[in-house]
Amino acid sequence: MRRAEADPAIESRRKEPVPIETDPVIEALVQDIIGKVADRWTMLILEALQERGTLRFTQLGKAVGRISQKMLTQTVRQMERDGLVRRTVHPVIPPRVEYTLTPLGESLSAAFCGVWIWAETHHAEIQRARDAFATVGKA
Amino acid sequence: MRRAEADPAIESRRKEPVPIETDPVIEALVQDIIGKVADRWTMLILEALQERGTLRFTQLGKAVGRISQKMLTQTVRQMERDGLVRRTVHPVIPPRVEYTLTPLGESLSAAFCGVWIWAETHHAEIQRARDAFATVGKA
DNA sequence: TCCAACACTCTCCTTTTGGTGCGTATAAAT
DNA sequence: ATTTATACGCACCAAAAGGAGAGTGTTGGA
Repeated sequence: MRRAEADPAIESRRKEPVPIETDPVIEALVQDIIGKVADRWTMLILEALQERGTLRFTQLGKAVGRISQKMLTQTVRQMERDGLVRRTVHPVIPPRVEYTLTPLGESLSAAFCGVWIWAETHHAEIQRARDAFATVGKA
Repeated sequence: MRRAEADPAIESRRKEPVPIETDPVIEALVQDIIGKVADRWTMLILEALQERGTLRFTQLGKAVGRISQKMLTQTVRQMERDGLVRRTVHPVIPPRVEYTLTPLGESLSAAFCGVWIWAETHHAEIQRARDAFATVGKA
């Protein structure tokens, strides 16, 4: 994926002491967000839009890969609700709908970028761990 | 969660040009990893173990929150397979099993830390987006 | 003698996720 | 007159995720 530098706002907060932050309401909301956002399709769509800017429905589907129309609409709508993407409908025929990341979406994408890079960096290590586990299991 | 500074290895790779990296095998593996790792329970367990170091089965369950035994064992086993946690069985009665992050697990946790902070930082913004969406929807 | 403790496993059940295929609107192109 | 293109919504179905609760093995304590 296209690289995004670590968000300075996030980097500075990494260094701060952990806030008390045990407000259960906030905690629940954060967990809810993580639950929605740490979703396969969300991550893939995020990546596709960050890489290629603005995309129409069908293009987005192709960019993501193996995704059904249903999942695409569903996920993209949820992302719109959460303010991650902007959906622009051009009232023409045939319909033309364009999707772009909002600044909020871009910032999330930057935050996830670290995870993608982690996966790219460590996939061999994981493969080795799996092989080792399988070997021990059989032995 | 406890803060981890951005992994320098990841930060340096952010600045590199995007590798060609269209090897479909690697791509598939990376996507598989993302699929497994970007899972609600995995993230929560990762967080719990990073925060509190070593935990026994039941303690880990409590630290995570609302998780069934089934999901806990299942997820933790997958994480062991992937080399993210080390599982130490003490052959005593009653049984005593301890879970700790491996260095690989720690590095993933650091990568995810950015996403947690993102969620903590932007949850209000998301809430606003949701409210706005709901209002427009009704209008 | 019997229960408690721990870390599970197993079975059964419900919920969620995701796929497939069909329908729709309508202007332009054939 | 018919087809094509686009971005869906909807109904139906299969598969996977996940929860609840019971069972297990062993030993030390009441």
